[in-house]
Amino acid sequence: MKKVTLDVEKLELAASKLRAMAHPMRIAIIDLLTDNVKLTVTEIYEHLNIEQASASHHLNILKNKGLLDSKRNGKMIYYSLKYDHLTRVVDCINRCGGV
Amino acid sequence: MKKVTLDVEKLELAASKLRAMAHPMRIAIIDLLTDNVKLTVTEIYEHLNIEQASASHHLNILKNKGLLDSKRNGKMIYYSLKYDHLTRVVDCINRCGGV
DNA sequence: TTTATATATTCGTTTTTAGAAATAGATTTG
DNA sequence: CAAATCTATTTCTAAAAACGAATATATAAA
Repeated sequence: MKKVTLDVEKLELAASKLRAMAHPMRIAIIDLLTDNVKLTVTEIYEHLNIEQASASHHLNILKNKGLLDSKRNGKMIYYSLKYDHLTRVVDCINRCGGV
Repeated sequence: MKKVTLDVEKLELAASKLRAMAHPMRIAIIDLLTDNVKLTVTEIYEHLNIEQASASHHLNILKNKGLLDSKRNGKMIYYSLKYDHLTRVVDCINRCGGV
């Protein structure tokens, strides 16, 4: 087996996205946005029963890694999944039985 | 939109698996095990050019979360992916463009 | 039983990340 | 412009994860 030169940048990028997703509440947000094309911050935090600041924080993390899109409409901001793949990532992970 | 009761345990479980994967070297390990059904620790750390202890550490994290299988054969231990899904998780993440 | 090889674990240090609380900014309406 | 609403940011503390170095365990062979 040959010693491959790792594409460190690509690995780091993938890792940073997984890290962004690797949080219960952020997975819940992705699930929510899988079922609802776009939602406002208020809809999200009310639905998940968390603080507004907390929702905003998690949404920001996901958006910074390029996993979510956001679009302002008046005083509201709509968030949505940037890639449908995300739904599949969560599905695949959920299919990997218990610990 | 109704206020759903979150399945916290399920979310935590998924998050912990994603967290286990959310590291460049561990993604590299998964990639490696995608291309080679099973490999020993030595093969892995030589291939990835990292310390033995480091490889062992990362392998342990992945195994603890139930993502890898291991099987001793003499003084060697073979590691392998427990689920093919993992390959797809990495693929999906890689398809989510740059940052 | 000693030695060599393969793998795992522990320890101390440094970075990251989470979480809560408070506050700030932006937009619409009166 | 002032008030109300919606969203973002800052700050602080605590917890978690990464990393390197050293060491320990297990199996096989001499």
